[in-house]
Amino acid sequence: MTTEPRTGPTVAVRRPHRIDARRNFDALLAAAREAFAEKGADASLEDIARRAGVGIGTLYRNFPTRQDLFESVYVGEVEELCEAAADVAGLPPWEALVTWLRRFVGYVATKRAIYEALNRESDMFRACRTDIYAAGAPLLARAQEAGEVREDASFDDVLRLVSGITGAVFVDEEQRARVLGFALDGVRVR
Amino acid sequence: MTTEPRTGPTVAVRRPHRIDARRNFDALLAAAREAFAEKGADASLEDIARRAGVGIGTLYRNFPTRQDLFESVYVGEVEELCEAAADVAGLPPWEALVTWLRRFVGYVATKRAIYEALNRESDMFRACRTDIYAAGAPLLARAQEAGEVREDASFDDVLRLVSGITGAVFVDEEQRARVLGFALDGVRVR
DNA sequence: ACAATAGCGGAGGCATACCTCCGCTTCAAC
DNA sequence: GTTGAAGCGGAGGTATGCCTCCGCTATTGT
Repeated sequence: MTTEPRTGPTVAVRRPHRIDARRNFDALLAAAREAFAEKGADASLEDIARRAGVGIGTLYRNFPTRQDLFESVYVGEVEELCEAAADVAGLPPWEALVTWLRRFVGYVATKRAIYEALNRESDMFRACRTDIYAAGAPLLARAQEAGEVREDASFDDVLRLVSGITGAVFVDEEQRARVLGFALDGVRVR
Repeated sequence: MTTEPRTGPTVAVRRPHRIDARRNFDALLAAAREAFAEKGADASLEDIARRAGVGIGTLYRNFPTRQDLFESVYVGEVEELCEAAADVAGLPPWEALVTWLRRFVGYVATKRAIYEALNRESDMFRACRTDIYAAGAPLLARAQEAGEVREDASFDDVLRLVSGITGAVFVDEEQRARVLGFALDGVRVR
């Protein structure tokens, strides 16, 4: 059930050749990332252009649809998340899983857009989800083989449990961590 | 830690005297309830008026601000939820708590607006939250006294844990129930 | 240095939502 | 019945967002 390394899914958007254009392209991505994190997936495109210091026309030339822009941002975020899975390879099974999941929460918590996207339908999102699973599922499997995690929990279950907590509002990060702890105890073998 | 029965918080909105007006008022509330459930707290007010079959002016006369309308709906929903707590009084401690929490999830799951509101700031929302706590906290306390629930979990923790799962997206209700089960296992004493 | 051309920005047309205002309608008290 | 007033609806002003189009500008290859 291994997947190809990462095909860099079919985004119809390419980094331009001219350097001024490239600068704008990057500024747009950065601004979009910021705006989506802050306001969720339906942040105003004109606001994004404004933040990037470019005209709205430039935004549309680079990203003809909202979806194009959103997916471009999303791919970057997902890549970072998947790379984080490698960082925990050295830890013992349960630690590795929990550490990655905690990183998942901490990482995604402030980024409403990612959270919303996690459950959106689209070839592209499906592809990214596949990558996340490819990164995280082995961590769960290892913990299950070590007898640390209950066998009746699938990776999908765990991810949705955790992302539920990710999406919830807490009074402070301490509470979020505590509650996440409860939830993780629930998937642990007793 | 008991509270006054329920003061019916300060909503500046009253059911009108004239029967045609009353009919419109009720239709608006029903339409709003529906729209908020479907589209979340920022459903279009003109759409709500349309659904109710009244002019937009009528909506504004009855509910001068979006907040007024939203709160009126919200109060109704919260009342139903609190009443559900009485229904489980006869069950053993753990069952009572879990049954009420499950009802909470099933009840709120489809109502995006309620979920969003649960964490909003406003005197009114605070008052409703107090009511929910008054209804649910004793269930937790009872389960803790019976040694069924870990002592380091507050009612607020549990509610946020559960409402996180409420807010998450699942492939089907079966998965939601399973994952909720994991989470509840996490707050149970081992 | 100088085209040729890729890239730029934002004006402006379209859609949608908010909210106010006021002439008309309907109720209900007498 | 009559009539005063409570209630009605929606036109229309304002704001905001989407997206297109096109005259101007900056870059790059020669």
